[in-house]
Amino acid sequence: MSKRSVTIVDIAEAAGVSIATVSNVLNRRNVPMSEETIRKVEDTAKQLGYRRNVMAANLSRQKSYELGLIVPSFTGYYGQFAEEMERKANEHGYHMSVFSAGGMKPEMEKRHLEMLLSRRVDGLFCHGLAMSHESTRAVVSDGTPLVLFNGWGWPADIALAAVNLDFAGGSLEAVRHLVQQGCQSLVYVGRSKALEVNGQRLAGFKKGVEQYGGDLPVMLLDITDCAADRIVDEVIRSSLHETQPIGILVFDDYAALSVMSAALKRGLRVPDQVKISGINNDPLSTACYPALTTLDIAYDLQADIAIGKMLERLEEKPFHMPDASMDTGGQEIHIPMKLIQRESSGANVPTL
Amino acid sequence: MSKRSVTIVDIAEAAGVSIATVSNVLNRRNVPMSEETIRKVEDTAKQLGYRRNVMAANLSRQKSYELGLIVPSFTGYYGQFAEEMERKANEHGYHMSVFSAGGMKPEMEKRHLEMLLSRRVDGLFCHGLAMSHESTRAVVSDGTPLVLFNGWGWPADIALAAVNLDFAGGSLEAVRHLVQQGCQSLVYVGRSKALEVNGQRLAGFKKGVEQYGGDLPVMLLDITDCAADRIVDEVIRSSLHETQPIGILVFDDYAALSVMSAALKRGLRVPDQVKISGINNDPLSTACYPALTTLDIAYDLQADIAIGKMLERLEEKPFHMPDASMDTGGQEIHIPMKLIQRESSGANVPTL
DNA sequence: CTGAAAGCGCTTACAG
DNA sequence: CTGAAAGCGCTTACAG
Repeated sequence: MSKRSVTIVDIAEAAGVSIATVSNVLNRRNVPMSEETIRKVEDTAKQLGYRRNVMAANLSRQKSYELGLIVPSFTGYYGQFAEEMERKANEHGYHMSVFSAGGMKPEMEKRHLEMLLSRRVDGLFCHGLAMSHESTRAVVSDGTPLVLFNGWGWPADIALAAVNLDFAGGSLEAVRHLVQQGCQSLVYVGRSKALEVNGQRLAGFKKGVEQYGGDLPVMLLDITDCAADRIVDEVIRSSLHETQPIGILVFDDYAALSVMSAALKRGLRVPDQVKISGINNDPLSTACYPALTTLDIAYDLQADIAIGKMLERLEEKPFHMPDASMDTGGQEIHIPMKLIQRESSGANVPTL
Repeated sequence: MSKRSVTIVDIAEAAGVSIATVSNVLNRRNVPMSEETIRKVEDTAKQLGYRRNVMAANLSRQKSYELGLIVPSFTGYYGQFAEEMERKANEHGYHMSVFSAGGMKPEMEKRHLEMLLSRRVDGLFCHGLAMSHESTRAVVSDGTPLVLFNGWGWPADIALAAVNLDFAGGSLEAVRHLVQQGCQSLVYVGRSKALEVNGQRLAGFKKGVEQYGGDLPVMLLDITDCAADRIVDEVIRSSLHETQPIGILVFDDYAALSVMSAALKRGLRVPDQVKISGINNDPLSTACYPALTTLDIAYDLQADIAIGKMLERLEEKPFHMPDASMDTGGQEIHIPMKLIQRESSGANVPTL
């Protein structure tokens, strides 16, 4: 049933020309050709239902036109980013192979990397954090260009660039906002497992406290999956509870929703007594009630720059930053985050 | 900088054997070989840092070991499914190329399909709904095996199988549950743009009303992005408002959260006055307050069967259904959905 | 047990 | 403007 597919040999025979000519016509190079051959070849190609075999073409051209992207997972933040990256790569004639490392599992990451290198991808995009040193060495020694995203403090010679979300700047801004809204104490609820991505937020939070916090009481907490209830209990038991409203910056919108739910469950009024800010501007931040203040992430900007840096290397095209102010000259590029204020919705309190 | 990579020719020379032998050793076929050659080849391969060129191998074998998956989007439901599919394919030695059709855009779907067929993927997994007839014809006429997911009523000769979530059965169950919880009226909030996926839910809802609803008043509504507020307004204005609690089944958890939020905003108590059930068992259904009752989706079961059906065709391996009861004999396979009850959390009412 | 040779489907100088 | 030929890196009968 699976008939051998049509090749340029078939077309050449049917059209009475050489396979070189067929190839020339079908790829419209700068080679001059007669109108008639062009028409003849194109027609028979269409008639025979020809579809180019990309594997063969790539093998011959010594280029795969395939790019690899390894994200920690497909859910939430990274799913959106991956979708954006895929679209952008397509626009430039590349194929993007996306893999999830199953939540930063080094062995999965390694398997995918090996596979990608075996396929001779032209370039690789990796999460700067999840990358093990071993994996990195494999990539680098292979000579495959690498662009990191959300990777801080990597040696400059390893990657073409590190395109990072400015979690620190965003968190700073969030603290400023909470203080401005009258918060009398400040809490950061982080996720230590997220390592540097958490560290950046924390650094921004601390800087914010320093700059805007005066001598407001501060508390640092860590949320391990679903422990939002305990987080809130700790806040309630603490002295912070006496000086309301309490301002809480949470690792991401999902965790922020959990924290808010736990607060509501315990009878706290949001945002009267507790003001919460998430991070990511996930759709859920507006679907919940009250809606969450959050930090918006410019996925497409991040994707634009990551792809741009890669193509700059792969093709000749020099790449110019969409926003000149972002060009720090170094290899680490920071994507700004924007605060989305959503304090409007009324407060909320449980009934029984 | 990008040194030509090591090939089997290099290994052959260094080890003093033929490339055929190198290939034989590296692929451990049933060909008998001397221990010594094996060792020699393996050692030099390692030494030279050889990595097989999959493009070349595949071209030669006339097989790509690549599978294509086209989902409507990477977010929510389909992101999880894609991740599962990818993992499963890897387990069986295949590479899964996942593409998002940007929310069922036919032209994107077509572009991806063309690309996938050009790469000579061994098999294709497509959303049964988004597939245009034109695209389908291209796949079928190419002889590439196709497995549909969430596609109802397709002609049997087009795909190997259609692996569908049993939205109808799940919705039926949800209605039974709402009635059992004492609901005095029933509402279905659908998303008509989702076509058949919505239709299946609606059918299940109606059947549920028939079987368990007695003569309870019923209302059918449609949610266009973010119009949850208006949905709730309509319910409040209707006569349903007089006979509480109202039971609402919503298209998915995200929309269910929006509806719940809108209800809370208007002062309705959940779940006292309004009982809501979502679909998908998304993490957010437990992060919100009150937590949402929902229908769990067995992604990995769906992925198992989809991949199983494909491999049954691609390799010899006969595939046996994980659950014999699901084998309806036909090509349409239904993945059961399980109700997750979360009525426990206390009710909720806005303050001002 | 090992190797010479043909072949996978295309591209790309190069010669005409 | 067109085509013969070499080559991309591997696999696979087949002969020894």
